[in-house]
Amino acid sequence: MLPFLINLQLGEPIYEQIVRAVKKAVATSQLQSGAQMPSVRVISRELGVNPNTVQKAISRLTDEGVLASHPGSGSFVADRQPSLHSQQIKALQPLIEQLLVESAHHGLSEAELITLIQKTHQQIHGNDH
Amino acid sequence: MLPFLINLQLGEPIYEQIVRAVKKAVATSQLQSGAQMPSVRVISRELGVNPNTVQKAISRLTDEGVLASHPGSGSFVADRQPSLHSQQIKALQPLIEQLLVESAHHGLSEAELITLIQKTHQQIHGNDH
DNA sequence: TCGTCTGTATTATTACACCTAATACAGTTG
DNA sequence: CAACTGTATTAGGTGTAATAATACAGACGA
Repeated sequence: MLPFLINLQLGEPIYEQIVRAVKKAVATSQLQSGAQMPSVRVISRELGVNPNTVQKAISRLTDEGVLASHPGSGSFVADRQPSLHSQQIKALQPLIEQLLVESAHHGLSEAELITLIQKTHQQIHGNDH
Repeated sequence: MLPFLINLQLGEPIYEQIVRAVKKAVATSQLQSGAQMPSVRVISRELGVNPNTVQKAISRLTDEGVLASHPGSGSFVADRQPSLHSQQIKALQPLIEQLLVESAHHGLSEAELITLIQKTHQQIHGNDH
């Protein structure tokens, strides 16, 4: 049993789906700092996917600072590194803009969108917050 | 001069960048319902891009109901078709979830994220709202 | 009616990303 | 030492993105 939830689907690169699944698990504390990740080969076997594909995902996650890899011993969830405020904004801006455009295209008001975001936030983090 | 803003960049399919640029122009009323789009060949020439690439973007936009194409006369911005509420949610849910995960990864609180969204909303729509 | 515009379709070619496969190597651990 | 770990390399197969060169039918103004 993998320590993160994932349902592989067509239409999106597998390694990107793994990256998002791990990020989500970290964001929701299903994976906590210091926790050891299953090995590349184990994840590969569990998902029925080539080890190189998993390796690519792990590589991305270490590049982004989500994981820290130690050859010989394994990969671990890294401590959260608080980024500077300006960097936070730059990283999220394109995503926010896209969400606003799509939201407007579907006829949602800003208030409706925010309500939807708050509901989704609760769903993801569970009711224990 | 094209009726929508676009800065072609590497790393993302050109036709997807065109799709987003047109959607954004429609969302911000820079392109209004009934307005005629420049022809495929004109857009192609202005962007220095192959006509087939532009055609692919136009095709996506008509499929999504943003544009309505009339062979012989041109492509026009379609009337906004209010979708059902449940469909709105389904379409936006993955985007919202991704934004929340990325936001958490950068250490932003839910309140900070919503403030950032509101600021971005004002920037996009200008101060005349 | 004719020429020119419109969207659309087709075929071919090049380039690149994704994925799989099969190894290989060095470091860590029991 | 044996078995695990992350990592690197090479190869092949597949699909998409983008360009290029045409072609055709419908709309429209002169």
